[in-house]
Amino acid sequence: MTAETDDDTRPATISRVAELAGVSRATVSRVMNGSSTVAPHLAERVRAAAATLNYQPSVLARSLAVGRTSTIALVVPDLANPMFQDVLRSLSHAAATQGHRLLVADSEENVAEERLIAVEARRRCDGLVLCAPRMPDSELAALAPQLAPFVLVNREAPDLSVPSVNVDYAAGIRDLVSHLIGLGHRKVAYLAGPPTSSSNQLRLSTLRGFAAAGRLDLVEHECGATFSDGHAVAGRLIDDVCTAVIAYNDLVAFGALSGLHELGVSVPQQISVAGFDDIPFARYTTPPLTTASVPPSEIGERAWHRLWALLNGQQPEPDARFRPRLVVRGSTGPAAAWS
Amino acid sequence: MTAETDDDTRPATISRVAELAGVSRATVSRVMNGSSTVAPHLAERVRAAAATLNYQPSVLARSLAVGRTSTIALVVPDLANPMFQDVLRSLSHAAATQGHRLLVADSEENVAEERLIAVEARRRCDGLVLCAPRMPDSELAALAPQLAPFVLVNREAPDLSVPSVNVDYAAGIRDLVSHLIGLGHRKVAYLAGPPTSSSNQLRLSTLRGFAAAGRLDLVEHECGATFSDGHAVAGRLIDDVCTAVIAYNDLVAFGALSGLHELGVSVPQQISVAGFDDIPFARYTTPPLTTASVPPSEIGERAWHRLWALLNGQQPEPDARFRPRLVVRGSTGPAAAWS
DNA sequence: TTGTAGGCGTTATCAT
DNA sequence: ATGATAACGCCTACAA
Repeated sequence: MTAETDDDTRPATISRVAELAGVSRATVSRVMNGSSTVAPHLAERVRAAAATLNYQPSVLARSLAVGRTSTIALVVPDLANPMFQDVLRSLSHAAATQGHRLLVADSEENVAEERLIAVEARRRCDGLVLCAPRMPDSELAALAPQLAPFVLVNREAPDLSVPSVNVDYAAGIRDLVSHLIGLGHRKVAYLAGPPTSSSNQLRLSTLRGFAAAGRLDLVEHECGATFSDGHAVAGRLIDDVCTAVIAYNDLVAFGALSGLHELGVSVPQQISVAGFDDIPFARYTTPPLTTASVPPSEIGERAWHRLWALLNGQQPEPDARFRPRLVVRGSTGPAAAWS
Repeated sequence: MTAETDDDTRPATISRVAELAGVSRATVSRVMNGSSTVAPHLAERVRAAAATLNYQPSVLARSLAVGRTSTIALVVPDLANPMFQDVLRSLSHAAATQGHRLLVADSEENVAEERLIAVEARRRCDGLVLCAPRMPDSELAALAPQLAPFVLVNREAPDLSVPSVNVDYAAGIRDLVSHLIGLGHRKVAYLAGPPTSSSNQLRLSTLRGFAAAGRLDLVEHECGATFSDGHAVAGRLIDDVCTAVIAYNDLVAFGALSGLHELGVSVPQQISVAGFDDIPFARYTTPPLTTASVPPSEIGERAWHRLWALLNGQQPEPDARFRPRLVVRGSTGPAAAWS
């Protein structure tokens, strides 16, 4: 005696509630949304029916009807990177305060699929926050129409009028260099990040500017963006006669710190090490890491505000640019004669 | 002369493509889904029309029609915790290999809102991976019907038949204790995590078992789950006469390590420190941290497989239980006379 | 092989 | 204040 007509297993629909309450679907909808005025006794009947059927409106159907999902997407190149984890966290938090959820997509540094991932993620949501430091400008420009409304994090929007939230890497590097020069350092190594990373290029050109101005001797090492990269390059550091190292980011600096430690090189007595980002653990390395602090949680928050403005049809605000704050800790010290 | 009828700004619909191609919507649908056999010349016309209109099927409408979103939700209590970040990353990766996206919701340790967040997140998706270590069993049981299909991470499902992926904390603790006892330690401090955390309770009861058996003297310190918690408790550690410390997790162990360092206590000469989890940085602390390694990336992957099985109507597989692997590094050493 | 028509579960407009 | 009814955009029997 299986009842095919009243299937209790499938989620209740607005129609079943309406039927049980003896009203129209429209009335149920009004009650569920607390909208307009519904006669109290009817509203009560509806609520009772909804309760007994354990009715929950379908988010999907509602989204289709109203034309928005209350969801935004975040696309990052590497979820293992603390920077993006922080952006993720703060973005999720900020969006949640306005009742929005976050869909996360990790392109896993796969530049080829990145565009597909971004487009697909965007299409599930109302908007997008895009972290794509390696994507060529041309490709980004071509994609822009499909991604809108969206905001960029950590990269400039060349011509297109896309709001972006980014970090003044040049200023951060300048502060670090000034700090090191003040400590008497002249020969400085730079552990370069991914060559295609725009933020790496910014760091590098700033450093080269100092070198060109004769203010320091710059030694460049191809490195990467991870702990392992920094760790691996430590050996080459002792071949240099540099007294200080600036790493692409804190992770790389960590790796270098660890590698140098294993090689018996003392920091900062023999060599100073500086990072970039100020990720949470930066203050807890031994020695604690001198770095340029960029507040990733503010980045996520700001990105949300930008996107929220766009979603509401407001004009995109001017780009936000965070100036990193120099944080001097124990990993940098006075330059010493190397040998 | 604004044309209201053919609005180019709004995304193209299947109807407009059908119209332009001179076919029915059904045919367009078939072409877009690569399904069944459509006459080549018609298919070509459809593709051309879709291209000129820049048509992309609405994910939303499609989801409503087919009854699934190809999206799963992850609810975690704290996105700042490396453990959950790893689960997030691996889950995202695993789900992506099967064409599914991940919606992330951070309950931010807010137990009160956690149930609402979980239910709401679940309703946007096809399934849910729930990390809710503090949620009372009763509440979880009450919520289960609304959350299904879902899998639990890092907590048991008492009676309800919900697959769970968890860690054999007792075994991990046993390994750590055996290791310490082997080094001659007798008096051991435990830096307890959040009291309501079920995994903390497991750790604790295992430790108390050793104590009850007379195999070690146990000193319990209320602590927490973060670096700061561990850092703050370091001072109390030197008041004990313990020769070893087991921390609730690696973060706490880090904090303790850092605090002890500042207090001039040398590890492991004066006191041994062990963590739990083996988060990425554990191998890079000074000294590197001895810990019970639980592979968070495997957790996410396994959780996905469980959920995927559920989504396909398969019977839930038996619970997965990862036995942590003891990783001995530099932070533990032979017990020394304290004074 | 192609088209017609109904349904997915809401919301919103417009009568009443 | 309430109820038909038509979107929202797509899929899918079923029919032709």
